[in-house]
Amino acid sequence: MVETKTVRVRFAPSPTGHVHIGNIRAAIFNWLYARHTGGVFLLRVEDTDLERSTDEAKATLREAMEWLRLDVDGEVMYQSERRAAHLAAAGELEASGSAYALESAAGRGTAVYFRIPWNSKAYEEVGPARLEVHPDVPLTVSHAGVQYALVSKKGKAVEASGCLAAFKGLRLYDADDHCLYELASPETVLAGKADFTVKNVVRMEFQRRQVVFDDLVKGRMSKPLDGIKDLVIVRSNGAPVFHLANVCDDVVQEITHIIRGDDHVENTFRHILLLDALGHTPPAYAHLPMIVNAQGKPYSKRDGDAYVGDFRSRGFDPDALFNYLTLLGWAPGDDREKLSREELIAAFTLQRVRSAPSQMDLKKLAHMNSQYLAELPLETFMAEAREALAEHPWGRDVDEALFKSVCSLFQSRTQLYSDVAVWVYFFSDELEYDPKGVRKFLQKEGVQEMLTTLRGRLESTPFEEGPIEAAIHTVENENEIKEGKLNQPIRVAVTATMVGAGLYETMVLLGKERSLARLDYAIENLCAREEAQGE
RNA sequence: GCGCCCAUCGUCUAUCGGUUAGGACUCCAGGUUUUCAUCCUGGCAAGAGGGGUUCGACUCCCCUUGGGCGUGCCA
Repeated sequence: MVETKTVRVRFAPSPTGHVHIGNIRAAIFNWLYARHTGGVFLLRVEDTDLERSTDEAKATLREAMEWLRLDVDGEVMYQSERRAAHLAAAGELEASGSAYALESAAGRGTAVYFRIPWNSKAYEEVGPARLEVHPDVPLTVSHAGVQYALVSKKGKAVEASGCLAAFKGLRLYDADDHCLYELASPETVLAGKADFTVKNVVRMEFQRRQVVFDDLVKGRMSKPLDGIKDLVIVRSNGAPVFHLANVCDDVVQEITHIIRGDDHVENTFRHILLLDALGHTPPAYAHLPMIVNAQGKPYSKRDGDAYVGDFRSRGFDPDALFNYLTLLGWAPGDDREKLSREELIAAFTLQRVRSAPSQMDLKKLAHMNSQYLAELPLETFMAEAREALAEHPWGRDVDEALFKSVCSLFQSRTQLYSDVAVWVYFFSDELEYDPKGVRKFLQKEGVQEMLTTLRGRLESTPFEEGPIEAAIHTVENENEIKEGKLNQPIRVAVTATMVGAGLYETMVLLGKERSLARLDYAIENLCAREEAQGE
């Protein structure tokens, strides 16, 4: 019987005042994984010395999570409060020789660097490697790494550098194939007792090694060590750097699975080494594909829909957005798309996450949104619609009974909450008539007369659907036109638009007084055919 | 430049060597409807290119092309 550790995952955003859509997707996947495995979903606010990490920014973060119903387990960790622990870890590394202080060439002071370890369980031998080096640039070997210049296609020198550990068995050759330097054992160099600057090097040879890890979504990942440099873990101003803080906090929170965006892949190679040097076993990693915009580019503020708040204010339902976001880079494997929270939790696995970036399709999101809105309890729909309505001056102080009736009439035909803008004709008399509708339906031969007749009849008609319909049909029959033909002209007259719910119901809701007043207005001011200009 | 990764309809995706390559959104046509929406029916639409491996490749390998990410004393 294998005992499996409880899954512990975390969402570790830095609060900036906005919650990026790619970020919240990472939160969602972490949450789903925790709920699927019966694990723990933690929140760690990475608010280290950023002017942007204001209380307001933190509140925005929590609101976004609450809105999407991403409930957090346990205490929230604030990274800014962990500074002492981070610095202690740096001290520990320095004491064990895994880190060193280095003066900045730019005069910024002394920073602490993590030294990519000479040996690690995460290393894998690749084999002998050789690099062409530009002879005009002196090559230096020191405990802080190797600095050299490669030769570009055009023969120019291209500055490069790597950690010392990358160059196991390093040998430097000149143009005459003489070996100018050999790094037999690294001890003296590592101790900082021997630095070398070698001139006229044309070729370097060494045993290439690489860092490897198995990503739960991307599979086996590897990166040559010569592409990795020692990294700053404590700035010259004394502030711990992201890499250190992030790694230390993951250890303290006992994170078992790190599920984050693809943009962190390169960091992972280094974090694994940091963890190793700190004496900890790295957790499992899963890197999620990036979400890109309609142009296939990464989302930025300029795209408009980059933040969770944008979707909320544009009238999307949180469950619809949640559902849609799960489908970006993941699919249950069958043809289901609209899935409840429970279904998502049951179906979610990291194995089914894809690793290619995916584009947002706002139309598909909107379609899904309309499905969610249609299924909402009327009370819920009303509450959200009321907020959206309040965005408009005419929507702030509406008649309750009328509002409820309009909601039940329109819920099934609302795609976004912001669509409530079209309800204006129920709540205001300041209407903008659709010019096309006026031209097409009101300014037609005989319409003015028929509407006048109808208006007279309606005066004495009980204002209910049946009688209204009957009255309209009577006028249509008297004028020998098809039943229903008069509906659109009436609709334009009383609602100023060409589309909407059923006309009779609409008129009932508007009431007799209002309906008749609008018919009067239309008959007097809109039906007159305007003289054709030009043509 | 170098390194890491990715590649199925316009978009999101299914397929884990043998399928008429399926579904969804969009779009188009038709039906239902007093208009619109919903709903129903049907349609358009895909394995980037080139080499291998194999009896057989969208699926495995290599190259090319394209794209993303990284290459900070940002996170």
